[in-house]
This record gives sequence, C-alpha cells and structure tokens, in this order.
Amino acid sequence: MANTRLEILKKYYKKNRRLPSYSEMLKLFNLSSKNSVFKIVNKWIDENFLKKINGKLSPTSKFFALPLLGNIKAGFPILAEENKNYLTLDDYLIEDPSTSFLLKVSGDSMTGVGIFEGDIVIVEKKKIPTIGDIVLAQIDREWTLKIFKKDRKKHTNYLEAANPKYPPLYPLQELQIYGVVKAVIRKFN
Amino acid sequence: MANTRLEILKKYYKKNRRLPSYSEMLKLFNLSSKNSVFKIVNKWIDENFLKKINGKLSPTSKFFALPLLGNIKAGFPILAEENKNYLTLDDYLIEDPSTSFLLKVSGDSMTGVGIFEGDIVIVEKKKIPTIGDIVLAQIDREWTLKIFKKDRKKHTNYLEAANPKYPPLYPLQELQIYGVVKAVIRKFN
DNA sequence: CTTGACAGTGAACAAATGTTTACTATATAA
DNA sequence: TTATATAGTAAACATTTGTTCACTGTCAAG
Repeated sequence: MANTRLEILKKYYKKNRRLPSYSEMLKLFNLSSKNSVFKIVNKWIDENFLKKINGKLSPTSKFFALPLLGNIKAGFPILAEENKNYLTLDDYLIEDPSTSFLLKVSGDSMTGVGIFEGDIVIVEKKKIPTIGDIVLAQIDREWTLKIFKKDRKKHTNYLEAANPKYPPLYPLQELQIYGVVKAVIRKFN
Repeated sequence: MANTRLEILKKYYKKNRRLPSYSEMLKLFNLSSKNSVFKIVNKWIDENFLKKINGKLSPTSKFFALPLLGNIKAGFPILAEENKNYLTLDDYLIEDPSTSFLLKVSGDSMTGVGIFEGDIVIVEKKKIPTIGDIVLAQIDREWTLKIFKKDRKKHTNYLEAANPKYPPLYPLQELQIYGVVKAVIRKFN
C-alpha cells in the first residue's frame, strides 16, 4: 500500500510532534538512498499532505485531518471515499491557545444545553459576551457557569441556568464575566 | 515578560506545525546571535517545554497543554497558578488517528447521553464493542447511532436509543457494528 | 564598590541537511 | 517487441544546522 509510509510518517509526527529529517525517514521507510525519500516527499507535497515554505518542510492540514462524515440517517454507504470532508480537531476547537483554558464541569445546571457533570468545557478568557453566550462568571463572589442574559426592563445583566429547576440569578452587587464557553467535549469510558 | 517569546514560539508552531530552526528564531525573537537562541532554548528544555532526542528538538506535551481547571462550584479562585492540570486536546481525544473518523450527528435519539443534533462524534473503527458502548451500526441495512446492548434471555445483541420515545431495536437479519463512539464535541456559535 | 548572575553579541566549525545528477531494475502499456 | 513510467540506489556537494568559546553591558545584592 502506498499509504503505509504516510501512515508511518503520521505516527512519527504524532509521537514526536515534528517531521523526521530525510535521513530519519530513510530508516523509517527502510530505504538506502536519501534520494528515494526526496522523491517520496515531493509526491506528498504534490498530493498536499506536506508543503515547503522557503525550503522548510511542514505538514498541511490535510496531513492531520480526520474524515468528517455527514448525516448518518441517510441510508447510503457513509464510509465510501466520496462525500468526505476533513477536519483538524485542534484547529477546529481552539482558536487562541494563549487565552483558552479547559474547565471540568460539575453540577447539573446546564443539562439543557447538553453540558453535564464531568464534561470538559473550552473557555476563552476575557471575551465580552454576547447575549445568550454560555459564560464562566463570578456572581457576588460565587463562581458559576451559566447563560448570559440581559434584562431590558431592569437594564441589568443576569445569569440563567439551562435547567428549569434553577432560578435566574440576578447579581446583588457584582457580575463579572471571566470567559465564554466555545465548546464542550465529553469522553466516554 | 519572559513568557512572551514562548508565546511567539507557540504561535509559530500553531501556524507552521513545526518548530523554527535557531536561525529562524533569531528573526522571530529579534536577536542577532544564534547563541542567544541556543541559551533560550536550553532554558525551555530545562523548564520542560521542549526536549531533545538525539540532538533533535521537539515540543513536549507541556508545550501544547491547556490548563485544566477543576471544580467550578468550589468558591476559591480557580484561575490561580496552583491546582492546575494540563491537557492536550488532540492527545486526549484521539488515540489512533488511522482508525478514527468524525461524524456529524443528526436526530434526537441520543439526547439522553448528551448527544444532540449537530454534534460531532469521534468514532473508532472496527472495535468490538463492550455492552453499553455507544456504537455506529448498521441494523438491517439502516445506519444508526445507538447503545449496544445484550439480551441475556434471547441471546442476541440489540440497540437501544437514549431517548424514551424510541423503542429498542432488535435486528431482524443483521446487526453490524462499524465503530465505537469515543467522544462527543459540540461547538457553540 | 564589587561580585555575580543574567541577557545578549560575534565568530568559528564539525556535522547533518536537502538537493542534484547519473544510473539500475522492474513492471506496465502500446 | 519497444517504450515508458515507477521505485529504488549511489555519490557528490553547497548550505544550513546546532554547538562551543570568548567576550560585553547591565542590574541587583552583599
């Protein structure tokens, strides 16, 4: 299989977080001429798995991307090579690593929007929230994860749970927004 | 700030998916002696942001990791430098990239386990499921995402929705498992 | 005032890198 | 059969790489 070497390369990258040098690929692919590697790499560049910017080799997003399959309800063979889209998880989830952090969720106040106890939430710091955003906030010195809302009559912002059993939270003194929830992830097992 | 350069480096890596060479860092950091870079890099190695394996530089997981903060209910300042854990999303979510793919979910049959319409699910191919796993399966030629169950009395496997409004699915002819759901992700906005 | 740590410069260099050119073997298609 | 594309080898080489050594200026602590 022609793909096998690419798989080896991907595994190498996954493990070492960098591409191997040509000499390293030599060993990796069990070849004995650097020129073989040179040709193979050039083919991958043509196929857009790798690219070269002023002589420096780096992987493209195609290199990392996982196939993203569509609608599961439609009866046709979704695993076919067609109708494939690709997605790189890290790029998809994290816009700005320097202002993002993860937060392990506790409590059941956000079950209505599918955020459960134990889920991990990606929070982007310091963003001014839009009405309706899920925010990490400190309301009267109490930390919480809620929906950011505006009361038009009272001209104040308040927080709302996504679970009918919790009442809306109006700040007595202070409502401070620390970040906006960009995504949730949940791992099974 | 001493961290600024590390931020620059992280951005470079995020963009180019590789570390810059020392000469490239020279420009990146606005320095004029390679030896300066050499020393800076060595400090980062000491601090475990980078590492060197037979002379080859690569980032550690600390380099990528986002801070993972704990229990939000507990009233103390969770954004403090302490009680920090770190997590690398890609590593956390994807064990084997070569057998994993993503699937955009449609339908409301799995809302009970917090999988909603539009969510993206990470599926690992060809795994033999454990009872209770969420599986991507073909039941009587129909594709679906359900919970894998075993009927002890009838000695057959069947599929169960995570939504009371859908009945359990017993295969008339064939139940074929294509993969196991390892994680869900949902992006807001 | 001095000492030492810290941050940076500059030059020199062996080793490794990516690239080029020329050649071989094998299989496939005309 | 004869081409011709594909996959690989081998050697040679300029360029770039990471590293070492010697040096300068600055700032804070003793």
